[in-house]
Amino acid sequence: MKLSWGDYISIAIHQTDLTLTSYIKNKLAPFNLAPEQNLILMLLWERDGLAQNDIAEKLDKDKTNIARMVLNLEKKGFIKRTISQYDRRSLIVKLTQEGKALGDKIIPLTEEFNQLVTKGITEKEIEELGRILTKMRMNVQ
Amino acid sequence: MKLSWGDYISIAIHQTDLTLTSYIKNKLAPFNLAPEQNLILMLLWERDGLAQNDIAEKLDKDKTNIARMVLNLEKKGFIKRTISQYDRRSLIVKLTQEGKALGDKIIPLTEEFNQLVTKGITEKEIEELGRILTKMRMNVQ
DNA sequence: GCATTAAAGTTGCTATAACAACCATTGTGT
DNA sequence: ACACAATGGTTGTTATAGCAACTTTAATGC
Repeated sequence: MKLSWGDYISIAIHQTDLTLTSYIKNKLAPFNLAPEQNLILMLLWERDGLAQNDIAEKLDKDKTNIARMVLNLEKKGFIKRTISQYDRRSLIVKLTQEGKALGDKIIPLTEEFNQLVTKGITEKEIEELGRILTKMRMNVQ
Repeated sequence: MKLSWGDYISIAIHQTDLTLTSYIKNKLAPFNLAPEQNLILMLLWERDGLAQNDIAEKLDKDKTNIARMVLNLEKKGFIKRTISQYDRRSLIVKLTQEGKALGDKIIPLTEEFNQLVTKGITEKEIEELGRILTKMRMNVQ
């Protein structure tokens, strides 16, 4: 059976991701923050002082991207990088005062976003969704 | 209640999309084809002779991206652009012989991919997933 | 302890993705 | 018919995303 364009679930996932990312991008723009930069800060707001490499692993991204995003965050004054005293290859990423303060504004905003996205969808459905998405990732790894 | 990093369903969707896209990217690489370029060709294999603008609407993407992707597809020899005889602003995108032939190789490959992604997931779950993803898109539009 | 590997970052490249500003062409209103 | 608005594409800019190749530093093997 030949599938037509709309039958691929991966395409639906892709399009949904684009729509959601585009929305949050606009919400974050006034704070001079891009979506992926925000993900990095979210990690740091939970636990400050991660190495670039830690961030790359947690976000499951190439280290080159992390390096460039962190560089941008440093240019914007939200974080500061210092060489680790335990391993001089490693760069430790720490929030500045400005970066810490930003969290108080951004975290409520992301929770509002989450509320909006999941409006009319039950807890159970969200859990189910998460379970299926995880299974799909496992399937291709 | 403060949400922690893993609690955002939008992040799970984003990461899943990245994983799936990365997988199919590698599968398509031997054919000199990038994932989004493939989406455009999939549209054309279903219905040849679309205008760039039609493609942008169907893929729900900015017209600038489509212009550049189509330009790349033309450089690769898979499509040819001609000015519409009905509207001289409009560019009609048509498959070349090479582009048509490519479909015979790529379509089975994408169906295999779809099989792999949905392995161990029921038809009903996929439908449910599609329904929820659509709802999420509606929620932010 | 010295050569070989491995690991952490950086630089360069290609491919999305979307916005702003722009050009050419077409449609509309009066 | 002519001014103005709308539409289809292009160019420029910023931000992901990942691969290859490279530098620096650390760990490992004998």
